[in-house]
Amino acid sequence: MATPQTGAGDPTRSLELLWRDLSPAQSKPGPKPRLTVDRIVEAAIAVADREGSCFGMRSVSAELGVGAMTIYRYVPGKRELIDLMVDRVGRNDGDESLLEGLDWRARLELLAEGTWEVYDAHPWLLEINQRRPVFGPDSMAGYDFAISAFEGHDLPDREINLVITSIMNLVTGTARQYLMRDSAEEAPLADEREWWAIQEPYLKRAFESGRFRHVQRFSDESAWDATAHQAMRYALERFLDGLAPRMEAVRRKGSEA
Amino acid sequence: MATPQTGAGDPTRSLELLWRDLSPAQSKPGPKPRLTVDRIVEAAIAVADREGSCFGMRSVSAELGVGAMTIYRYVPGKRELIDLMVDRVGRNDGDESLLEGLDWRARLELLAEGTWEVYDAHPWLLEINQRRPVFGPDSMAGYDFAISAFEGHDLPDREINLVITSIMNLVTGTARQYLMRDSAEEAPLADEREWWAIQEPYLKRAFESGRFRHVQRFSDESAWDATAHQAMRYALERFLDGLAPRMEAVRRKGSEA
DNA sequence: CTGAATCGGGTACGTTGTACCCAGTAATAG
DNA sequence: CTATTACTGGGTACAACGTACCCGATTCAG
Repeated sequence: MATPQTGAGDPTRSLELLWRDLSPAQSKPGPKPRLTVDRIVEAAIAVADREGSCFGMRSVSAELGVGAMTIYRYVPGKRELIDLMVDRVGRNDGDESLLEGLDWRARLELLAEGTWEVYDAHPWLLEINQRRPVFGPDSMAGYDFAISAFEGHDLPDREINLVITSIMNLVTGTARQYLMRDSAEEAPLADEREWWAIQEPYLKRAFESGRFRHVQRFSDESAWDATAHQAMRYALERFLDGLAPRMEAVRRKGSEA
Repeated sequence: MATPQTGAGDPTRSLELLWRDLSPAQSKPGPKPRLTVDRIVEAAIAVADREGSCFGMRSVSAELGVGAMTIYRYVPGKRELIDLMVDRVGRNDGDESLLEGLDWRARLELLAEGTWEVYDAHPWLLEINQRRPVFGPDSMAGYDFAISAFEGHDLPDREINLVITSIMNLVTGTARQYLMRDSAEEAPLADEREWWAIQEPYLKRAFESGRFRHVQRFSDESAWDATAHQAMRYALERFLDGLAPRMEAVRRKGSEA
């Protein structure tokens, strides 16, 4: 397991756990379990928030105060645990009625901002390589919520999916570029300013070679001072500008939004 | 080193190697080096193309037919090697004159398609977590190329950067979702159809609960049959649609493109 | 030739995920 | 009650990883 991944383990095991029956278990022989899958997932999320995506299974065990191998009684392996974590952080207890008064554009902006906030709270999510989408209850609810933003418009289902995917990718892409944090195991990284100070002598020499005339023209420092969130908003706004005429064209008669 | 990263090692060492002086070395005591940094980087890329992003340093050594530790004479560590690989695969020997007859939109589409092709050829790139952008000669040339697409327009420098970043993130985001491949170390993954067949019973039961009414409405299979490339193109086209009025507004007088 | 610097290779260490074994516990059957 | 049985938590151990370190061989300057 070199790189943390979702959808890389045994999908059946992951799905079984994601959609597991939560009704109280009937009585069985043997000691009562000390842990639950939920507690493990939440502990793992807490550890990942602290240590980054390369959290270790031993850290999760330690967080729960149990032996290293104990959590394997509840979860088949790290990959499946990550599947559970990813679904869990996507949980949104927000009220769907929040969308009521909003038009499609405000709704999609809300969707993007919500996703952004999740990444901001759990930057390790950005380092996870999703092989195949594993749908659990929470991510399914998020997807359902996203589709509901298109109510009152007759955009074809296929295009609705394309729009949702586009927005997600746009948010994820921007977040990945800006939001990755130091993980505990690594030496702390230089901050933005320090980083450019390190590169500067090399870039300066490169510019002097004359090979990069267009970049060279960007002398003004303000060309680079966009924040992460501004970059995301810019991409989103242009995308929605481009979507607008199509949405207007399919607005259902009698719908004011 | 749990997850492969760029910009996580010692940046000075990476930069030193990226911008290293290629003039023939003066004579030194000791045996002639059997390898070069370039050969190592190319071997590492070949291995990663084959084995995925979780390639091992030992595989790179084996590819070159040398001992496991030998490459450490040339490269300080894996993280710095990845910095070199990332810069290298971005190399583009395409002629800048290709842009001559094209308008801004065609140029940006070309930029996106070019990036897409790189990901298609080297999917391990998508699994690399870039902490900070490490600029080398090749990525700098790509950036220079990107800026050149805005010639003939007076878009503010800051917005040019936002547009380039947006397009890159959009392409990367979509590619990440679709283009990740099986790596050698993992069991081969189910293909698309097989994957949904695995999830189907769980999703079916979920729909029966009535919690996901909007998703449920998407009964038609054609809602999901967009290919990876189509998804990228859709996001790109909407973004460019939204950018168009701004580009027209700043078109320089006397420029036909 | 001598001394010094550099090369390649082998050994070994710490960390990772996790397979496996064993002792202890609690519900059930008689 | 006791015996059986299923299940628990914990400890040990292994393979793979990146890489620190050492040593003998090699080739330069003087």
